[in-house]
Amino acid sequence: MEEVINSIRRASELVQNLQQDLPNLANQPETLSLSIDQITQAFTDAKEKLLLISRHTQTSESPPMLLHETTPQQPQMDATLIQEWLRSSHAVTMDQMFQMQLASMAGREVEDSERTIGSEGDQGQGIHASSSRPRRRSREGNQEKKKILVPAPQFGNTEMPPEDGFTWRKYGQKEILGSKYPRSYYRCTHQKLYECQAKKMVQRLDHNANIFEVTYRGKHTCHMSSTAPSSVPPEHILVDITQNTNTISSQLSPSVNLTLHPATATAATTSARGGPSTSRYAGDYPVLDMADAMFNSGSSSGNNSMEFLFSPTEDKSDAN
DNA sequence: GGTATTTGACCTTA
DNA sequence: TAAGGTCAAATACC
Repeated sequence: MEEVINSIRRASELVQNLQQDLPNLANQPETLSLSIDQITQAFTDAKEKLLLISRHTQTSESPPMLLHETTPQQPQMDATLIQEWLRSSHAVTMDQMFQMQLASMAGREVEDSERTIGSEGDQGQGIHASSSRPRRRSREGNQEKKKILVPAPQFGNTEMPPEDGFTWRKYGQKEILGSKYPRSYYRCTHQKLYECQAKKMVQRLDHNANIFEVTYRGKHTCHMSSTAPSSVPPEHILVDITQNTNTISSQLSPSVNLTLHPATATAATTSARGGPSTSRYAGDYPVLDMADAMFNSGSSSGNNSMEFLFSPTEDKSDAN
């Protein structure tokens, strides 16, 4: 466990260094990028060590470990210590670490998901609504599907999964047999404008209401800028549906109770009512904001991530 | 008035 | 035929 703490400590030092050097690095995106890579690597190292510890402590009959859940086998004490330590001595909180870890995981795991879940090239062609209702719904296997688990916010609107960088319009909700919670159906807000066929279904897990299962289908064709989200949504936690839940949970968080900042938990659908969500963290964590902006390169605000990076910090507070 | 959400009905598929 | 997925009218919000 000491190694884990050392890794986190090292990562946090890198964050602090970066934060201090930020004014000097503002015009050096490559150097910035390198620094962020180092930070994410450091956190990833810590996470992997935590995973190892977690697996050692888990017994075969222990239930699937999910976010916000702790089992008697888990080193809860260590997790608490880490959190306390981070709170007391560093500006990086666990939820922010979580964001960064997820961000660093996303790049790798998107590819895995493409291999394991994605089917073939028929992306989003299965559904074409028309006035004459020739509804051609492609069921399982006919369309690329990505299933991920997203931790529910603990504050604010806990009914919605955290924003994923796209704007969605809800078009249906359905009670699902055998499930405690209804499933919500969303499609891309720009479906008509750009004929974007991306859709997603959101449902709480039966055994853990703190986790949303989000299934993405189809691909976004509504990109409007180079900084717009890629065709693959930012994967918070990817789930290979062929794997068991232990794998899923270990990707979520090995042994630490993590909390999401309410600002990250904006409604899944950013509509004209609330306007696009731009705020992410209410606190003063420019580096984390920056990392978030870079890794979750898909804010519905449409802001260019580099603009976000290099805009004056006082402006950023206005955005909050 | 425009846009998003809700919700019952309808359609498709296994 | 049941269940899941979608439509579209009604409603709400800005």
